Amino acid sequence: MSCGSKVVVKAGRYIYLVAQRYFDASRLIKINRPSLGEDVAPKHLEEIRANPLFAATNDESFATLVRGAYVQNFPPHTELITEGEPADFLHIVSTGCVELFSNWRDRETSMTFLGENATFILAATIKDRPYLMSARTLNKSRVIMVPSQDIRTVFERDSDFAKSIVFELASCYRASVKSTKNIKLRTSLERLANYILQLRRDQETNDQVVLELEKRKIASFLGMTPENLSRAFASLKNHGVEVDGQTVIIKDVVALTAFAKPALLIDG
Amino acid sequence: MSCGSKVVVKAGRYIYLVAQRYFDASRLIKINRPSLGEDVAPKHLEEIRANPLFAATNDESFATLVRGAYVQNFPPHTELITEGEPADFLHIVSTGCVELFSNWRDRETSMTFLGENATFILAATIKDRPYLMSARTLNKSRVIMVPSQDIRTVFERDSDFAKSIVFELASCYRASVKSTKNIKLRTSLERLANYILQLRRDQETNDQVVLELEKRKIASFLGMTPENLSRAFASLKNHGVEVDGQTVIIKDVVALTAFAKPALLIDG
DNA sequence: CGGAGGATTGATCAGGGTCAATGAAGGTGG
DNA sequence: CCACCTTCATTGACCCTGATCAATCCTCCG
Repeated sequence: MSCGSKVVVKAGRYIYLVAQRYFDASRLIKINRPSLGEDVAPKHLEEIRANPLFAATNDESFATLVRGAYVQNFPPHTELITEGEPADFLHIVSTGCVELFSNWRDRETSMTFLGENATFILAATIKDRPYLMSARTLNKSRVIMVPSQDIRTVFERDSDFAKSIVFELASCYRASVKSTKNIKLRTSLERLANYILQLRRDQETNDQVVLELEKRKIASFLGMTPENLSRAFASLKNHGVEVDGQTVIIKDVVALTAFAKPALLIDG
Repeated sequence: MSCGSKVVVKAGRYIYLVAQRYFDASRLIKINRPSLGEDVAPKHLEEIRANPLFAATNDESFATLVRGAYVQNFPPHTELITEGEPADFLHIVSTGCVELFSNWRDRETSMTFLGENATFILAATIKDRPYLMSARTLNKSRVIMVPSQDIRTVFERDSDFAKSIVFELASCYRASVKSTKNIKLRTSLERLANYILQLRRDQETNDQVVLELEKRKIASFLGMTPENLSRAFASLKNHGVEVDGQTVIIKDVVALTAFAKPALLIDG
């Protein structure tokens, strides 16, 4: 939900870049390609190894997985994948922040935001079906890409890896169900109130939280327009919330919680 | 989505029963409990074996899975599980139709409808976490229950079963994502139009489909009130649709499709 | 300094919810 | 066998949430 666990202080206000597709082969870093020099590869290997998804795999499986893998840095606002394309690679966010979103006709909606160590497109990889969502970077991000075929191969012969995969997939599914419940059972004002409480929990703060995303992204994620989000923030004054730019001051946690009525089975 | 692939013609119009929890031990049939006589167990075993989830498992794994499993018949409108409870059993719909739904405060929404061979609560079983959704029967239904612990045990030592599980889970996840997209990107009228087209596809009919569910269930599933559903049906007259009770007559598929604009990545 | 994009605010409108009344269909009990 | 009851479906009147359109302001950046 939140984009990384740390509060990101940006240099400018936001970063404005035209979305672009990546196809610059020179920026691709094949993990164990010798020509890149010995120092690059081990660093990346360690980085990938540290990801929870690979923590339990044995060395042989890990070797198979990274044999065809890539690590790549992307600038902000770069479209990584487009819904409907074949799922050739499992993607893992190494650093940075990635938005998953979807389009239909001329409409677009934010589905979720991914921070460090999050995987995406796992289900498409498993089923060998097209992506259901598109992905773009929000910040400068480093992304690991593992060929889908290698995922499927190792899955069959390494039950620890299989366990990691199925656990990750179950988590994604549950997150999606929670999201659906959130949208169908709550009004936009209630969603916003709970969103603020969630940020408060994630940021481990008491009386103030920082909105790390553009408000329009938050609005889209919560299923409302930017205008409506502005007005919703204003309405929350009645429930102990005040907003100053990117900062939300919670003046009365009890009142906000009483209004939001957070539920473990939606927000947990 | 649709409740079984066949069109179910009901004797009465609907079945009205007060929802009840099951705890009548005498109705539980332990699969290979000898005291029940030899003829029951093999029948059930065969039935379970036929389920796609177990089709690829070897005999030893299968034996482990059914050792602690139950098969039980439930009357209509029986609440099988309640959200928040611990996930002790994986449930599989053998025959009949089960609704998954959720509550928050005094509101309730239908999440999905399950027909034959569908599993539910798989993710909770895997993660050993509480159910996110409640389940109730809509028709008279037979449900297979496999202890969660056995699922996890067999998962680790039978990679074919693991593959079935992960495939099923990926399917559920993708269905949930599609559902979220449907709700966030479409108006209620558009959702209804696409729902009708989906029924048409499932029922393999040309110019008329049967609504197998109560309209209020359909309304809740589509995220609208029963009143609004009535009016939505009326509005669809402008797009070549007419309704007569449980029957929907599609007078102009081209017009309906043009309005609904079905998308593979939502409805496929 | 000017341009671009986001945030906010106001005015207006439409989609959809709520409340209430009526109708239709099936089950129930006398 | 028929009157009645229950529940869902439909329709009308009304209201509220949230979307749309437009204008303004702000910040950042070239």
